[in-house]
Order: sequence, then structure tokens, then C-alpha cells
Amino acid sequence: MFQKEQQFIEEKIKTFCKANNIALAELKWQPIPFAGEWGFATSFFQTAANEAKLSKGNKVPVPQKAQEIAEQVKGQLGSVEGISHIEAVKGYLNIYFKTSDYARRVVDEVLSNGANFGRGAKKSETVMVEYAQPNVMHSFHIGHARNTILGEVLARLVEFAGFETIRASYPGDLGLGVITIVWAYDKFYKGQEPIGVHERGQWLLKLYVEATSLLEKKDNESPNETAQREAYEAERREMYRKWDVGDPYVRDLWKTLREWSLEELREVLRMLDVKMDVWFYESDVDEPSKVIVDELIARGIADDERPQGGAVIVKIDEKLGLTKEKYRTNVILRSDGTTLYLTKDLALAKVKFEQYHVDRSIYVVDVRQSLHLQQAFAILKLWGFPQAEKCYHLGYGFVSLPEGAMSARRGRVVLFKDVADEAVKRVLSVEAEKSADIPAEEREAIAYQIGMGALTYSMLSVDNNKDIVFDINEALSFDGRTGPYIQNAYVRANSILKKSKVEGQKSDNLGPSTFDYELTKHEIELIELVSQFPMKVQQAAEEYRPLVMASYAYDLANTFHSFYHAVNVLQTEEETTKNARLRLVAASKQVIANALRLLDIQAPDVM
RNA sequence: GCUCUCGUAGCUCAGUGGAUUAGAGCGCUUGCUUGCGGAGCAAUAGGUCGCAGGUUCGAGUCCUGCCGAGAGCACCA
Repeated sequence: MFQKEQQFIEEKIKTFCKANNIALAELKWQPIPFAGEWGFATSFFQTAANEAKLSKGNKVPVPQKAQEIAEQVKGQLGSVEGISHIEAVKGYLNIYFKTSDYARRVVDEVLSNGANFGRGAKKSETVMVEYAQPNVMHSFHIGHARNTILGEVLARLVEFAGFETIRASYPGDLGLGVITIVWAYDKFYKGQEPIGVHERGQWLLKLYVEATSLLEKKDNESPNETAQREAYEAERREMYRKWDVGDPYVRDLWKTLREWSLEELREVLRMLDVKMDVWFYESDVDEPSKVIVDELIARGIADDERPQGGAVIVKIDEKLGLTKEKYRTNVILRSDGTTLYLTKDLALAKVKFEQYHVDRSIYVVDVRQSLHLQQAFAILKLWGFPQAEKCYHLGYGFVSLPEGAMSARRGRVVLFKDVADEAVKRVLSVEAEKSADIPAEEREAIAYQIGMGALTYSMLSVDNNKDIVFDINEALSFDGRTGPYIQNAYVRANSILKKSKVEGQKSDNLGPSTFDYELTKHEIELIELVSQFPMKVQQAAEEYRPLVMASYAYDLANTFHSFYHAVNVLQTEEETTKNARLRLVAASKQVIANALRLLDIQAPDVM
């Protein structure tokens, strides 16, 4: 926010060092860590170390030398527009802003930009984020929720940071698992259909569990049971074969069940406020990917070992000229000519690059698929796509349960819908006791916002590479470092502003802010946090790390809560001070709202 | 065997573009409502940052080795 002053000072330092033949190291600025005044600081340790290396005879210790340089620079700078004072301390040069100017600039900028405060300048690159790739007919569980929330928040971050952004979903709609359900439905339940989108979707998962059990070899099978099981298995294989050759009956059935499942997925995405731009289906890239295999063989990237009874492979390390094994060798086409996951990912990448003109391609996928994606990126590079350098795998640790890993085939999963329902129930019981003034008909909607806020934040407040053991009591906690804590800060800010209007003031039209009174340390810290928002947006987007924004949002809310308790805004006697404080509250409310929006968490006016 | 990720407070985790003081939450102890909403605030206790070396003026952060945990490694996705 204060690049102008920074640049000016930087220029002066560079000029000074050049004139005095000082080997200036790169200038890195950081906020001054001591609360009380605002400014930025840089150290001269590296520069001093450079000097020490160059001048052999002179043996001044580095910290002392750094301090000397800082003092010299300080003397050179004199007085600077907008800067109150400059000091040289322990090898650091600390530059302080004029307090009232700084506060006014921050608050005015937030209020004049509103929902756009923090939005980055338009960037030339297009980013595609691929997430929400559940297998169809498996219903949406809490692990999918982590994936989807991470992906959506990342998409919001890069979009707000200024990138052209495309959201893509890639459901897995083929394979033996999917056919297993089609088989079970056709054999045992043909014609049945539960009422309700979620019920229907979840019912398919039940069929899968049943079918898996029927097809699984048991320990003490009687000859009859074995025969039965093998007959079922043959039927399933036959159905898979028919699907593959495009048998109309099987294809129609498959399409119907697939649509049931996709309807549920679309409903879940609506609940999570996710609006996909593009839907890729695995079945759409299956055929095109076979063509790509031929191209890669023709270009000498892939080796066709089918004549020897093998598959089509890519010796990635060898082709890249690596001596140590890193990407190894992988198969891109089975010996029977059918495709693999990797084959389809190559085809999909081509579509992303050529049809959607994607410059940066982000894959939000389970961390266990890391090697596969690295292999895919390496092949894309061999293939000649420059975008391969900007393919990024946002891996996330898997979500397990206290009793062990989730397993769709065993039906041991925690469904997202169930957690969402439970969340609403729990918030409503808290509302009943704490929010008697909220009309009953509004409570349900607010309860959903709070409950989902808790769940969503719990998924974002842990770094993506860490595994999570899902504990519903922790995920739906409302105390401490949680979504509701941040929402509560928003509600409180809103409450102050509402009340000030009731008393006849208009906080959104208070005229210019004049922070020329002695600010409390709570106001200072709050303004400091508010001013950091644009920087945090850029950082989170550049590093592809939703956690950066999640942490910031908590810190901001935390600072606001402290301010709230320490400074009573509405009882401030001096009128201009009170107005300034109201504007600070309005600015805080705005930035909390902007941060929550990026985190895919709603900001209710009351709770 | 090779590759990747991770060892920070009793528990769950931030901090790893080097930098003036290692931070939260939960749990423990204690205060705060004649004040804008107590889903909150304030205070106290709790850490040889896995171990050992190395680089540096300076290492939780970078390098090497070791110990420990998890994941992955050609016709699954």
C-alpha cells in the first residue's frame, strides 16, 4: 500500500551506497515488529557481511558495521514526505509513517474500494483449477468435501488476485467400480428409485457395498456359494464388456444412474456455493487419449512393446536424460489397448492447453497420487508443452476416521450431507439459548451459514499436505480458532454500525477519517492487520496456499475482538474521534467480509 | 532398494523467501457482563523446535548423516 514511499527511500539508499562504494545487498523490507507505530524496516547485515569479505584488513564485527551503515544511511535520508521519523537500531533502519496519515489512508482505501479492496491488478495468465473429481455413484463424503473446499478457495484466491480463472470438475464415470453398481441395480433393483436427490445418490453407494460383498471371496465358502459368486462375477465382466463396445441397453442404464449421481453432486456443489465453469468426464477423454498414444509413439517419446506382448510405455527418466531414478517408467496404454488414468490425464491436459488456453494448470488431488501427476507433467514436457512448467499438484493429505481409513466399498464413510445436517442441528441448539431475538424463521438459514462456516474453516485451517483424522466434534466446534469465531467478529462490527445508525449517525457517510487523536494500541494493531489484506491475497494466490488466508482471517478477527473489548466506540465522547472509530469498524467489517468470501464462508449479519 | 512428506507446548497445529522477543487453539489455573452481543476478552502455567554435525555475523528455518512416523514406486484410480 505504500510502495511509493518505499521506492523513494530505496532509490536514495542505492544512490548513497553507490557514491560511497558500499556493496549493497538486496533490500528486503518487513513491517517493524514493535507495535505502537507503523513503518517498515530493512537490515544491513548482509551488506555489512559483504563489506567484511571485501576489505580484509578492517575487522569490524558485522553487527557493528551494519549499525554504522544504517546510521550513515539515516543521516543521508533527511526528512521524507509522509514519514514521521527514521531510526537506526541494531543494524536495522526503521522508517515510521505519520500515524494519522497512515491510519486515514488505510481506512479510506478500504471504504472506497469496498468488496474490491484487496483485488489484485489484472494478470495476463489464465489459471485452471481442477477439483471435485469424485467417482460417480459413490456419493459425496467428507474427503471429497476437503478436496472441493480447497479447490474452490484456491480458485477464489487466484481469481481475486487478478488471474483469469476457470473452475473445472472431472468426475470419474467409468471403470469396473461404476459398472459394478450398474450390474447390481440391473440384477436386483431394476425399476426402483428412491425419492430425493441425496437419498437417490446415497442409495447407489448402498448398492455398491452390497454388490462388493456378493462378489468378494469368503473364507468358508460352500461349493454352491463359490459357484454363485463366480456366476455374478461373470455377469459383471460381461456387462463391462458390453459397456465397452457401446451396447445400447447397458449404456442407457449407465447414463441414467450416472445422472442420478451427478444430480447429487451438483446439489452438493450448490450447498458449498461452488459454480463450475467446465465439466470434463473421464468417458469423454477415453477415445481421444488413444490417438495421443499413437502420436507419442510416432515422436519417439513412447515405446511400443506390444509386438513383444507388452504395453506402451514411456521411460521418463531416460528420455529426460536423468541418471538417478525419479519419474521412472510408466505405462500409457495396456497391452490389450485400453487406456489408463495417465493416458486420460494427458488427453485432458491437451484440451486444457489448446481449447481453454490455460497457462497455469492446478490439480487438487490426493497427495498419494503425487508420483503419477509428476509423471504426467514430465511427459507433457517431453511432448513439448511449455505450460508443463506451470502445472501444479496441490496435494492434500487424506481424511480418515478415528476408526481408520474411509472405504466406499465397505460403506465406511462419513457423508458430507450428514455432517451438514448435523451442523445445522447443533447450531440451532446454540441459537435457541443465545439468540432468542432472532426470528425463528431466520434461524435455520443462519444456522446453515454458521455450521458450514465451522466445517469449512476446519478444512482450511490445517495445511493441505497434512492428513486429517475427521472428528465431528472438532470440525463442528464453535469456540476458539474456528469459522464462527471469525463470523462473530463480523457480526459484532455489524452490530456497532447498526446501533450507530439507530442513534442517528450514518457510519457510511461520516466524511473523511481524521485519526489525529492518540490511537490506542488496539486501534493501531487493527489498522495494521487491515492494511495487510492485499498482500496476503497475493501471497496466498502465488503460493497456492489457502491456509495463508485462513490464518490471516483468524488474526484479523482476533485483533478485532480485542479492540472491541478495549475500546467502546459508541461511548466515545469526542465526536471526530468517534467518527474515525466508526469508520475503522466499517473498514474492519469490510475486510473480514472480503476474507470470509475468499474462504467460501458466509458472513451473517446476526448470529 | 529408491522417491516424496512430516517430527515445534500434555493434545491438535501455525511459523521454514534467514534476522530485533519461538506463536495460536484445545485442555489446566484465575479474573472480566449497572458497557457496542460472553460463540467473546484479559492474565497465568507449559517448549534443550527428533538427534548429531556443518555453512553463516546469525539456523525452528539452509546442507549432510542418523533415528522415528506416514505415503508412493510400469498395465488400479
